[in-house]
Amino acid sequence: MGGDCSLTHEGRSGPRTASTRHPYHPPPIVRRIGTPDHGARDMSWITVKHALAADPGPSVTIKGWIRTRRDSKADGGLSFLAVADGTCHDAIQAVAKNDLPNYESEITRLTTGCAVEVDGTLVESKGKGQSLEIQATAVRVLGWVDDPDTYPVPQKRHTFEYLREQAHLRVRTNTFGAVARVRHTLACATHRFFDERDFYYVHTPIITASDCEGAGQMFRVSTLDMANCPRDDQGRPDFAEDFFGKEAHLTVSGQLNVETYCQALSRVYTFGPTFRAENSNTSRHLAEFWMLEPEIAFADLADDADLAEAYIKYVITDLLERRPDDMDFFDQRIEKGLLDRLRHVVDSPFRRLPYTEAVQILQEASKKAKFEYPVEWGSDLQSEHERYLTEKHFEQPVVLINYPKQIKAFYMRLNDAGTDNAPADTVAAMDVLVPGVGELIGGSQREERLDVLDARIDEMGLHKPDYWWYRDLRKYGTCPHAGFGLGFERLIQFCTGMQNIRDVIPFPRAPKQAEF
RNA sequence: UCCCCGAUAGCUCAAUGGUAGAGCGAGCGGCUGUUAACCGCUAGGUUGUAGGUUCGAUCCCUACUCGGGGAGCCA
Repeated sequence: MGGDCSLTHEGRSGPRTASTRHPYHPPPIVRRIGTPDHGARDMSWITVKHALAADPGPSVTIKGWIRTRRDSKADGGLSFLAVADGTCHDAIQAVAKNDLPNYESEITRLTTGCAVEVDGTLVESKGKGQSLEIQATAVRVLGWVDDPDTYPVPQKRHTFEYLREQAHLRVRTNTFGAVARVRHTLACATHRFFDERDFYYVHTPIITASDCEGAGQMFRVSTLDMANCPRDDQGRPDFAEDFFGKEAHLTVSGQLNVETYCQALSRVYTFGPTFRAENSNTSRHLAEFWMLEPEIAFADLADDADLAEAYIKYVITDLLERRPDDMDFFDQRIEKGLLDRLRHVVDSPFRRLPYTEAVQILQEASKKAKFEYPVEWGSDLQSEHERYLTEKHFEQPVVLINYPKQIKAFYMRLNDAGTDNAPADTVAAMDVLVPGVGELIGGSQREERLDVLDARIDEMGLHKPDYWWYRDLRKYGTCPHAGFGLGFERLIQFCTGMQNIRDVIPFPRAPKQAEF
């Protein structure tokens, strides 16, 4: 069982100290959701985020869900309602007095999870724990919780394992709300980073019929009637009868497609869902995950590593600036020291070293560290080896480059013989390893020489005609280029300290898991 | 897929080969400008499923299902 718990609804509410916690100031337009009409109907409605950042004085309406209700007999009776709308980490405290017409009938019956609208005045709080609160002039209940005794996410600590079974409600907890906001912020930062550097965002296909995307079990996409499937001469399913007239699958990578755009737009990236039908049961794998894949023309492996490092540092910096409330929460409740760790990542250069040197370091280390598996040049590094390098030996992100060609994909560029004094052929591949997560990025310089590419395709027993359009790129104005793939959920894990990848995606898909 | 561990109240766990307890949550009451509050009372469980051993199984055995940790695959 996981030891980490999530406190569903902490009673604490109120704004952080603005000077230290809110260096990022959101724009002041807050009332309208989409249309001017909406704003016209409800001009005083503001989000909790903006209410907490406002000065005392104005009359406002806030709408959200009750996190906690606390009652007091003071002043003849009053209730404290912590109301959250998810726009920021904290709830705002609404104070409802017994002179409200529905005080006895409704307000004192509110429970965690009820949806409410509160009209009132923003005032400085008389109590400790928050500087600002709403003195309510009206509380309207929009939605009750049918039976508080069976409400799945009441005000108490829950394990992440339990909340995974309540995925439709877990985002109401402070942990999963924070994850959702961080995920959004990282996604926005991703687009901003690339846009600022003249990259174009390419929507590569989700469905692919190429069957040449390389490693990984794929999910089949078919409209054939499985109970009454057309057969070919061999008695196998006849995909000529299928929707696409050939076997089709969900993509395992947008790389091959995005390379085509790279060879015209120079700097491109794809960012979208990716599917692997592997029977993987780990805290770092999903059957459906989001992958970021930039591709740069006129670039080599060093450029690729530069890009990866700049990207990671950019999005972390942006995250720390824009989401100090949630990041403080992760630092305090999920991983102690998270903020220091992330600042260290931003402030120090990633350690780059050739695979061949890494093997030497690991072989030396294996005299003391007790590895389960031996380290030898030519075989892929085990998780324990990667973890040792990034968590123990260097204690920072590590970029390993120039791997033996036999353990890497066909499209990776063959290095000159003798690179890094390696005992055999290497390719210009790179893995970015980070503490806690392991492999965050896998990338390479691509093989731009057709004859070398063809030799690799043959060598690996692949069917050359399947790659006709990919090979065309090498026939018509080929150029050096490189790119990488980054697991977006692993990035979120790295930035939040969340230990299980199933807790950083809204609705995780994994073997035997697709309930929601 | 492999190795290890687990499944008992809404949640987290405890327990004896003779049909089960606590904490939290929930409900009610008390106290309080409250804050993961405190005090009292109440409700709530065919002990994951299917078999087997036994006079008798929550406990012992087998299979299955699901969950967790690690490994492989990778991002």
